Amino acid sequence: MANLEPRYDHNAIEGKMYELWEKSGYFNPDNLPVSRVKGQGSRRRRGSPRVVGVKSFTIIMPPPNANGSLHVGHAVFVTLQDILIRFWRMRGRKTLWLPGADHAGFETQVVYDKKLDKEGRNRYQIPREELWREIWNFTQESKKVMERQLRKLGASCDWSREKFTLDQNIVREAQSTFARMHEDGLIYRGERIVNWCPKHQTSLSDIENQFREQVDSFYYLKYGPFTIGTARPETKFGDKYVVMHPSDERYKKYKNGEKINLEWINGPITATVVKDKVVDMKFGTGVMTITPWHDAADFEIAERHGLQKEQIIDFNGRLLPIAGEFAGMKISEARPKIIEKLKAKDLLVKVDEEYLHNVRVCYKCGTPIEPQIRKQWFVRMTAPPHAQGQKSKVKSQKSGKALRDLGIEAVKSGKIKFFPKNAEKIYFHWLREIRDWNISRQIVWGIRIPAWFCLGCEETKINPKIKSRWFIVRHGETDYNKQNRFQGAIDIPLNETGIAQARESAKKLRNKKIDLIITSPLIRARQTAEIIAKECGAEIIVENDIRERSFGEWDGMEHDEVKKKYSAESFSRHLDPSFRVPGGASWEEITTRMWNAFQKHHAIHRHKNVVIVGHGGVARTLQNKIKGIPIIESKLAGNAEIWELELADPCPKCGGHFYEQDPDVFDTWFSSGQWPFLTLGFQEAKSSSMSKVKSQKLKVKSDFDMFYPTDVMETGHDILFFWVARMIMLGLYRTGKIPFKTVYLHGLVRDKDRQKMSKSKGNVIDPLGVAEIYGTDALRMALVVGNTPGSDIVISEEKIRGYRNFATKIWNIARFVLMNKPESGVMGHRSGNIVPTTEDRKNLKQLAKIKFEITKHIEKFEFHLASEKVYHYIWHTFADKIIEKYKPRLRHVDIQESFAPSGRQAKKNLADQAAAYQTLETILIGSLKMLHPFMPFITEEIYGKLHSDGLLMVENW
RNA sequence: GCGUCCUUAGCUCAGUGGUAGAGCGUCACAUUGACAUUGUGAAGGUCGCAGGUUCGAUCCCUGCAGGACGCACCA
Repeated sequence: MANLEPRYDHNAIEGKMYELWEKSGYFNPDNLPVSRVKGQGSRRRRGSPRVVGVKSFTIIMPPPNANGSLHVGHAVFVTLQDILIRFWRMRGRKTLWLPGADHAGFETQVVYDKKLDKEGRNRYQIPREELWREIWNFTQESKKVMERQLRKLGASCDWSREKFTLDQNIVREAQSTFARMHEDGLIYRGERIVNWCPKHQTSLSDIENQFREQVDSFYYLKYGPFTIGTARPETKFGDKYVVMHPSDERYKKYKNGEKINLEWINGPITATVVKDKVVDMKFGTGVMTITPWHDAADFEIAERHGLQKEQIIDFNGRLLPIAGEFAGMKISEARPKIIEKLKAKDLLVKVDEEYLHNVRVCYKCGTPIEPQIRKQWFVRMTAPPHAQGQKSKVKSQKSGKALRDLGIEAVKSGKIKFFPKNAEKIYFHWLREIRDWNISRQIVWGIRIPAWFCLGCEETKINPKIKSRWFIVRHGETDYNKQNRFQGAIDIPLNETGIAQARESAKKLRNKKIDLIITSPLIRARQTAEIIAKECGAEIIVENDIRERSFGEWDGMEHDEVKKKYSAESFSRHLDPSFRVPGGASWEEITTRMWNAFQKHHAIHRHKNVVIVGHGGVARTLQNKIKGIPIIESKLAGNAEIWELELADPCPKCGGHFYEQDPDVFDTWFSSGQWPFLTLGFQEAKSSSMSKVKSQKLKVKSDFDMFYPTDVMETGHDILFFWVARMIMLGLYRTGKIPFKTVYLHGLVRDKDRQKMSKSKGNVIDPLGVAEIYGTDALRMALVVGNTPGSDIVISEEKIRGYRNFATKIWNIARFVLMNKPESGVMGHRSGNIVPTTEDRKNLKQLAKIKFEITKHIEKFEFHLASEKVYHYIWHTFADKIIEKYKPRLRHVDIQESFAPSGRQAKKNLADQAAAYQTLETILIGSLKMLHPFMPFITEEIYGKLHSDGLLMVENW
């Protein structure tokens, strides 16, 4: 039995210890012994028999965002969850803690945008696939860092089951939830008002906004016979409805629908009176004009009354042509100028400069949200589909209940319990007021929405079977391109840039399993085709009918030359469908020629992946024919630019084969909201017996059966709505079962002055840094003692240091006990013959009582009480009282030497010494067990010194 | 506006229907001990204010004051 080193060196122990645990395989519930019977194997020495197996205990780890390193908030969840996991593992449950990482769509996009910004780049310049790849690599790196950090914090999670939100099967299943919900009418695509962040160029959900209180000017404007109030004069250009409460006596004489001619910012308009009871008669003048495109409330009024909606501000936050002379200006620039003009026109009645109101801002960058109307996907939260007058196709949901009601009932019925309990009230309050959830995000980083639109008629198909892909590629650059010359029928080869461009495109097409390349006969196209063919190994067909349009006399001329020689006017007509340059062809003729050729090949090669190498004219023609875009509005493809078309079964509405996928991605929370069942490999029960047999063979299937519903969802209260509520609703919707039985919410970590931690304040505690200095065990204790559910956690370096001292204390207790172990010979001849004294029995009884209390505390999620109790017992009872009291008994040997008692007395002393030691060792082991979930490293290390062949981690609690 | 919570020692926070606890800090003494420190002890609180219920309230109820947070379409 080795004695302990004089000091506990956490840095020397922790890494090795984690490795030992991980190697043992016990993080994986499948490796936990099914029954650990006394005496079985050398590992077990003490403890009672027990049977493990049927009952599981599961926590799905809230997946940290794979875009940075862990902060102290992560350390909180690791500590609390690891306490539960280690506790229940020791109590014999089949315990699974499933780790993961979140791609964190928008958040990561924001982080990456900042990185790009530093490098002088921005995401709008980078092709989608390239940007995706970059961010992918970035998140994979972050993920590795994060995994290392979780290990450092002692997380005893099952790495063999680790998941990433972008794992293929996770993505597939998340998308299939979307498909099911769409079928069930719980997801719809609508032209609705959304929260648009002009900086991030994406819409956001209602909870991804914050309200910022600010003082602005509030303007009273003369609007015909009325005075209206507004804080946003720049939106007022299109206001042609004036709204008032139907029972407002002041405006009794105006009838609903009445037209009034009046002078407005940019001239005379006709306004229509609308009566609606949302108007607050007490606010301002009780009359308002509305801007349905840029205000959610106004939008709803417009919907109710069937009013027109007009966009005033573009997606970059600049005024549109409707603003007349102000068009193109940013809001901040335009506002004072508009006011000036209103003043000049005598339309400004008065200004209240002290108007205090709440402005909705982007929660990431603080930019004011600009409500905009966009066609997006929404999750229907409230009414079941049939109540919306939509044909119900509900199959999977027996109940057909609204998601919101599923969420409310699960908690109301007590199936899901919250700690702290009052979180339930907050949860209900939010759900009662919930609105439909916009899940479309206009960013690259995320799970692509599995919706395709028919290019012919915009018909939507969810998850269609894409049978093949066609890639329309323009040739690379020629000298004529560079010189801005019409090239038409003139046969010019690629220049060096053109060759490089063609190679770039070829690289992108390399992995697309290209079967066939069809090219125009002109040399610039053929060269491009050959470069692609070399890379993709596909056969080339030359198709004469997709050669470029001839511009007749213009061919070979520079654009400016044409303008000079003919006229700017005729030059500008070169996109008119019927216009023809003498000796050339019109767009109409070209379109027919190319489309016929295209259709001919389509009929034959539809099921192949095809590259069509042509000219600007091909791209224009196909945009016109496939998407219905007039030639004049069609976009000229760049040199060697690729346009991807996806081919599926013919559209039931228009017969078209061509589809394009929605470019948007899901709100991250749509996929993380499915996390519990996605990570456990949920698969819908298939009706055919074939697939049943198949799925039974899959380990993932049994994971779902074994571990779902999970036991505890432990996370921060700040994501109650973002995450917890969505998991409950989506879990119930998809699996018919609650995703977890208990929700435990922890608070925000603050410094010792109750300040929020932030980098700018410089009060951030780096969990890994302090773990390095004081040990992970000390950090964990500091995070759990005094941490009541739901309320904020106060932590300071002093507190952590205090628990480092505690670790030292335990180490010394163990050192002391081991130091006093009687020599093996003495013990040996006495073993089995030790008679505990009354004092021993009293102390052991007390240990049992404390252990009972701690068990109850953990079961009731009272970690702050359990940890404090174990701390006090070990330090102030075991060390200060019991050990002090036992010292004389352990020193009988010394007494024997100095006073040479009789043989009988010596024997009696030795027996008492052995009993004293035995008691202390029992209390020590009991203490180590109780403390293990909180301070796993030091307890395991000491336990190892006592029992070199067993792991405390799987000892019987 | 709606909702949730908090107010207890100098600081940060636990806690209980029966005249209050911890950590840190302060003070005194002891200790080189198993202890890169620790032990023993002390000082320090009409448990936000005012009512009510109760034999008894810091705890339950009502009101008020202050604070924190969440939600929200007042133009």
